[in-house]
Amino acid sequence: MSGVSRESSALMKLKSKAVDIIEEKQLEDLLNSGKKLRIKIGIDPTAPLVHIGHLVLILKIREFQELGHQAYVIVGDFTAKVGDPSGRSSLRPRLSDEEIEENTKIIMEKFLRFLDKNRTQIYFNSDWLSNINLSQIIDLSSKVTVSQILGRDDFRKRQEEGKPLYVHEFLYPLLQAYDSVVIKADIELGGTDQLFNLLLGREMMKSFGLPPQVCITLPLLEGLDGKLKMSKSYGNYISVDDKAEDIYGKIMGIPDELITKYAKLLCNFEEKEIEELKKIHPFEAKSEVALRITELLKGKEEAEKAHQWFNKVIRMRGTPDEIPEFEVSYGTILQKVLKELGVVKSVSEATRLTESGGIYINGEQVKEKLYQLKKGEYVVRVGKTKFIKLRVKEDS
RNA sequence: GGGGAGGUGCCGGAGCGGUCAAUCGGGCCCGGCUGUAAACCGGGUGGCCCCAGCGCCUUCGGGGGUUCAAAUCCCUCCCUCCCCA
Repeated sequence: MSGVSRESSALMKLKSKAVDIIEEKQLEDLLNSGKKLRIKIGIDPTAPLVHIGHLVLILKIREFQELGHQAYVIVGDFTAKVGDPSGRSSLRPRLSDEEIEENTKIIMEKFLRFLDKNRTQIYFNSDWLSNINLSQIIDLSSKVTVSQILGRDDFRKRQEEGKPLYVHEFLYPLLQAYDSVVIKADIELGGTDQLFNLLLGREMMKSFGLPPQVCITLPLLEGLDGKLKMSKSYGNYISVDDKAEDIYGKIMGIPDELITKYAKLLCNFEEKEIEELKKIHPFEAKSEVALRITELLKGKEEAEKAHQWFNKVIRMRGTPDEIPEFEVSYGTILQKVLKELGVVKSVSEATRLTESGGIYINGEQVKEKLYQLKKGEYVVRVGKTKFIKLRVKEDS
């Protein structure tokens, strides 16, 4: 295989999954230049969470790293400190330095599970943003119009919904753009919702006399509900730290239509494989994808276990192999025990569960609102997935 | 500066003196069914009580007040949105 064709297949791979590439020709030239490229990606340190929506980006960065390029992770600590009412919420968490540092540490640990440590550099944008002065800010602001910024989806939405929109928020995209100037990014990656911000970075670099960055956007992954983008605030995410069973199970719960998207974005399925996936039974297809993604996050062994667990417990309504065991005294009320063990939040909840038939002892539905435990050993099932084993002894 | 509309449970959004622990939708949970934790259908969704009662306690931005009784009326403070200047 010649050098040229290898190059182009690399380009093909990098281009795959991307929604926008601005400019494609420029990307090609950069890749052909033989230069070690600076790949920028921004992260938000407000919560120590990495979910599989992020993973789409992370995997793309890794592809660049595999070609020898360098990842520049920019931690948006400056905005986190000032408070950013982003998205739907108008709540502005102001994090302390310690919290940000802690969150960043946790986030990066998760990122580095998938990235090449030696080709990853971390920067905090407060390093340069906290010393910026007013004339620089005004200078930056003069590069964009209000309607450009209002064109951003989340801003416009809030405007339309009559939700507060603060002036300082208009600055954030500018600051993010300025980050690109500082680190002299060659390429910036982001979700499709970031396109505007990425392009602003491009413009900003030009006006600072730098070669503009290439902007690459990747699709946003829909969350478990199948509609909204995966995010913490919607609670529709799969964390990379979820238990293998939960990862597997959550994927089994996504709407069928989403299977191919997950397969493509997270398992790197090619067109051909996607077609195959469409042909087989949705349940089989989903199992396959669930297994792959669980494997990606937790390794083969864990994934295999999760697969078996799902079939046994969810599908067959069986009992899992490992159940936590507890010892209680004779005559205790089951519902109270469940509350004490933290299986349910309140006794009322346990009562409701009992009424709706969601509590079982050794496979028998519990009917009594206050069930007295007798001597012996019991497997208690609460709802679909919670199991505990109780050893009831004679009270002294 | 002027005028108007609002702040209700996880979210959206009713209620506007008792019948309100608060309609409804979403989410979530349980059950049924199944091909799955999909879809669909049914139920539930503040807490407490081994007297489960038409029981008790804590909720409708914060504080105070009127009343036998307030999410609902009054006062005050805080917050948001819209229009005009």
